Amino acid sequence: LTGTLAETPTRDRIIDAAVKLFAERGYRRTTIGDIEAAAGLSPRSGALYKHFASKRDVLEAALDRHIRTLEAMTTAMDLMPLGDVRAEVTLLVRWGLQELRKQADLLLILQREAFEFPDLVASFHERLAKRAFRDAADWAKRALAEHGRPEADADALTVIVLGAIVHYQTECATYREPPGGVGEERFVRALADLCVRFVEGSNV
Amino acid sequence: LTGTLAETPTRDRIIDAAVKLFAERGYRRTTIGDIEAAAGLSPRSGALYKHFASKRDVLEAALDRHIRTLEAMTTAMDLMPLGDVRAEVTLLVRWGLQELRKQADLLLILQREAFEFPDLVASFHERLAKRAFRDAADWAKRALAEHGRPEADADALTVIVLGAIVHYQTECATYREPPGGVGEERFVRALADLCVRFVEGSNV
Amino acid sequence: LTGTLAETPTRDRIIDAAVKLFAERGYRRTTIGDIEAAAGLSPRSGALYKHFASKRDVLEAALDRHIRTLEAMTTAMDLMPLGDVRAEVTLLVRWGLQELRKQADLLLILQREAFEFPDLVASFHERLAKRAFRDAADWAKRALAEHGRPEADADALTVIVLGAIVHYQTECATYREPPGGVGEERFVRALADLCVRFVEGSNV
Amino acid sequence: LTGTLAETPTRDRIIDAAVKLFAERGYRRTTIGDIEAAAGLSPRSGALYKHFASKRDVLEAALDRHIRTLEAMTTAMDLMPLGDVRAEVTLLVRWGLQELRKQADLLLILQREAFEFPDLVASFHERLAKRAFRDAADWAKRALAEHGRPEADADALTVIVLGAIVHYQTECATYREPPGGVGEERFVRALADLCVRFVEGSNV
DNA sequence: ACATACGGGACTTCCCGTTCTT
DNA sequence: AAGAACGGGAAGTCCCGTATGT
Repeated sequence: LTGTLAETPTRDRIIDAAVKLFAERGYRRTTIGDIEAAAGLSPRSGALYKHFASKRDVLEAALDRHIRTLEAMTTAMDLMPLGDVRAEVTLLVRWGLQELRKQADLLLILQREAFEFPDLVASFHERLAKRAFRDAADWAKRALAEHGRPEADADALTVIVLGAIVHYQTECATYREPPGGVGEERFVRALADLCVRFVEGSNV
Repeated sequence: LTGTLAETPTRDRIIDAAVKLFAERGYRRTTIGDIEAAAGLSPRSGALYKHFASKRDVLEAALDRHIRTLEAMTTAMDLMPLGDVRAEVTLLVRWGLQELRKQADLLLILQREAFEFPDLVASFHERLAKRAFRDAADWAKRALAEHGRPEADADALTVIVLGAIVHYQTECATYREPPGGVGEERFVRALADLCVRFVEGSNV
Repeated sequence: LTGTLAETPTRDRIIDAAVKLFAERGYRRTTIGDIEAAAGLSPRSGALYKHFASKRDVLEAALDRHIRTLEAMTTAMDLMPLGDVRAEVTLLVRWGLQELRKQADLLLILQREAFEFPDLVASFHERLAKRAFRDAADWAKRALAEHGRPEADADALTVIVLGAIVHYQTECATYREPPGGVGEERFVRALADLCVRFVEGSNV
Repeated sequence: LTGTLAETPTRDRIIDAAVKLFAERGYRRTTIGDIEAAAGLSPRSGALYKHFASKRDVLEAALDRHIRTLEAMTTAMDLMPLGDVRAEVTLLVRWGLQELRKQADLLLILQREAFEFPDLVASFHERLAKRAFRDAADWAKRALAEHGRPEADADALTVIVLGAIVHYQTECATYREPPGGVGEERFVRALADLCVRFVEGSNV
């Protein structure tokens, strides 16, 4: 009686629902019943426990699935170099914003529950955030060297640029409007300008 | 028998305790009893309700007191201009990081509980964050104009710089280590470099 | 994993704990939390309310269970007659003291809370105390008639003898020592002497 | 403006009110406000604290005043001997019932709060109850010796008779009706009969 | 997979003892 | 002496995580 197209398995529907709700309301305020309802199960029936041992287990599974997906993913770095600083920075920023937007739910959860699940957060940070930073810093180092500015502090500059990107996206997600009324296009262009002028000097 | 130095009133002790605990554990995980105990009252006695109508009321009072304090404060802008872009940026960044550090507890709470108390967060954002952004953007506009770059997007640049600062501080607070191993000195210098090169061109 | 011997149901554990504590400290001084803790539940968790509607409800259930048990019980009267006044009085007194001792907790509670729960106490008195009095008075009437003393006030004598027994036990329970240093054996013998001499005259 | 007849001092009015209320409702259920109101003070004003340090202090003062009064009192023993056992027993029982009735409030309180104020109760018991027992037992010993029954257990008989008296009064006070429907006259006569027959044999 | 039962945590309310101010 | 303020204890309720029976 089930169609030929496999329906999403209950387990995955539960994870999807949980991530959405955790992001919306926080881990504590989301009840098992909420998750069950959102996953199409009968609320407060305990049906979730057929698939997960506990509430925490749902969160762990969500993170695990997410990390697995990300690790299998192509990053912007794989597309470099483009031979032009402005193009490369623009790509980097756009790709970064887009990634952050796609991962917004998980990132929000991790950020908020950092103190409740320090181990989960630390592991995530270790496996993904640091890798992203390394990739970006490597690219920066190369770009600066190519433009005769090897003495510049590539790591610090990466921290600045990535921080600006992450914060921009966070603000958009939190307040549902771009900070300072600066839309994404202006943000990307300004960031590119800043980087280009830094590596290339006044002769832009 | 009470000394000449007035003891901290219970109401304030409660607010202090609550802010500390909300920041540490989150709003939901902090119980009235925890707050009472930390404020020197008897836990689970309900004594807190002699001073506040509800748990939420405590948070509102904390924000209110905080905002009042901040509004009465001198900002870095009051010390401008210093006549030198590097000096000014350095002052701005240092002062910003310091302020963020002092307000870390409240900011952490606001960020985490943004969805539970949207009105509180919005009001805070309205009354403080936007003002800070305006001040910084005004300064940027003036600085860019003075250096013959009035066409630059001052607002967008401000968003970038402030975002980088806020994010840097957030990361330090969350993971208890500077992002990318970049200490504060390097961070400040790199940000100053970036700004100076942007406004002054390559002849630094 | 649960053994073959059924554990005492929570409801009964609560009643047992409550009776013990009510007797020890009184109804008011015993908190729901105390009862929960003594019944193996988590104190102040409210778990008791899964089994009883209120604190008073626990007391009522205890009385109810107790009365039910007592009503199903064989009394000393069922063993009469023994054909000898001394033997019968001795049996009666011994059995009475023993019963009172077994019911000490409930009786102490009833006595102390008489004014707070007049209806409970009255119902208990009606269903048990009066019945016991009637049984004893009937026996006395018969014994007196058999010994040619039908004119004696059997009811009044029963009030005296039962009163002495009840009070003796009460004192023992309250002060944890027999009144006047008179141990149980001496008490029983003296009471038997008194009764025997009364019904049989000086020719004892 | 105060009349020539000294009004009862507030302190005494408080004690009277407290004893009455403690007996009616028990110590815990009687609030300071209740006592103040009953003493003609404004309830919950704290005016009681002008006269007593605490609630417990009121009870102690009541006991103290009571004991002082009793110790100054003539007892039935001071009227002995009457030269006739029946007369003496009747006097003893009547006087005992009357005393118990006058002291009913205090005795009720002591009995109920025995476990909460063990020291107070013990001290009362020591100073009054034991003395009464000694007096009665001494009288019994003498009466038995005079009637040629020195071998009888005077202490045990005293425990029985006094116990019957105390219990009779307690029942009357608790249920507001004489136990077994036996009025005071019948009770006194039966107790006298019992005693007379015991000391004098069948030739009554 | 559902419905229900059980147990725990925590908020809030009520009430009361005590103190301070007037 | 009165009134208000403060602090503490505890009842009762709500909600939720989890186990169990069906």
